[in-house]
Amino acid sequence: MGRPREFDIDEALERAMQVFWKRGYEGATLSDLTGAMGITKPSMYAAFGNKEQLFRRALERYAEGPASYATRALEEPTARGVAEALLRGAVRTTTLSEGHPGCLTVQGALASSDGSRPAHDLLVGWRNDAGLRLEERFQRAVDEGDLPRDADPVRLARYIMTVAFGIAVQAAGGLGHDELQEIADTALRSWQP
Amino acid sequence: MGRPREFDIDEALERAMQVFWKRGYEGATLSDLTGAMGITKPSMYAAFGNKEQLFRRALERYAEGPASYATRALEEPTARGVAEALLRGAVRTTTLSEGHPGCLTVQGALASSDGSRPAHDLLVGWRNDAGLRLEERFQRAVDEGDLPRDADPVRLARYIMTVAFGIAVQAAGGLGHDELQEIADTALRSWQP
DNA sequence: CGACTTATGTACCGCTCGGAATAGAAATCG
DNA sequence: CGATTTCTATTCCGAGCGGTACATAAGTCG
Repeated sequence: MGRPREFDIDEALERAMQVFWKRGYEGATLSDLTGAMGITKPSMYAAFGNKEQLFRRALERYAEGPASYATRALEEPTARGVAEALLRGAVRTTTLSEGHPGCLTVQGALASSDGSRPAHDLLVGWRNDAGLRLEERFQRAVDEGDLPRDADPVRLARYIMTVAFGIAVQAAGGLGHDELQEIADTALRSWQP
Repeated sequence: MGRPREFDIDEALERAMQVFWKRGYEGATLSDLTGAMGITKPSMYAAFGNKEQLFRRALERYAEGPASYATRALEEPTARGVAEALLRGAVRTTTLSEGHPGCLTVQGALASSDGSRPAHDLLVGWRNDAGLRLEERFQRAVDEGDLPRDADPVRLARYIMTVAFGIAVQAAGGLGHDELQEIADTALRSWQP
């Protein structure tokens, strides 16, 4: 009971995610955020707690939305297919919008002041988790005989993640979809586990 | 003439560079900077103009110091050697200090507010220039017969730069020198222009 | 020496930051 | 209806931001 919320919390979170994506954690001010969300600061505060928690929620939404390709890629039947899907997804997502090229998990808080340390650590953890899931998937591929017995799943996973992160930086620098896809193809061309 | 400067301007710039390297442009406050430089704000202002110009100078110093490997790598006799030297340099420089892992040109201002747009654009330009120089070097390798006639210098250069940027992100995420070198080796193992 | 020039330290500027107190509005309860 | 609960809007907070005025100190000139 009580007065019903006048804004759509999902829609507001989507807008907040876009702002964090474009500006990074530190670069996104509460004014930027609430302005894009179409609500006032007290409404944001009541609904999400504070800026850090809002960022956490926005990252969750990012993971389930634009970055969901990372999870889906793991379901490809072969390790080669996983790598292809992952890089293809990175290329697509980092060039989804001209307003915020790049990847939220990379440019959200790569270097920052001590005050943004929680956000920084959150993203480091997210990227590491993604890398670990890929390592496990490649290990499974070795176990299944999909990858050669002497292949190193950790090394391969780190390499693919590195290319994906590099693609995010290149996207932030202005490279377009086709140019990035060419890079991904080049990285995969040399796929010889 | 006039009262002589009481601090070493080179030493102060070195310290400022370290702070920008660790915090990024937005994350580095004037207090952080002048504190590390061992001078007061008016002294900084008199010597460098403002924060943005200080950053510009710090970037120049970075290019001539920690990032000079990028220029030296171009002098390697073969394209393969250039790529190796570039990635090896990226690994070394991004793990030089535990205080500021990563690369200043990547994490200095990847995403930021409008106020940091100049710094952002400066870094985008720097990264693009580095990429262009590598493209030219690879083109020369094609002309010289070092690379096959049908090799694509632009594609190769973008790929190597992407791996280097990815290494910077991985370094910022905590990976150490040896792990990063393993990634670089994996990227080079697949060097088949 | 004194005039001049430049660097320094203190103290301060307007502004914006993330956040919160408070009062009123809109719903559900009895 | 009135009491209660929850959201909204206005207003404000202390702190820190990048940047600066000003007086003073430390040198080089004539």
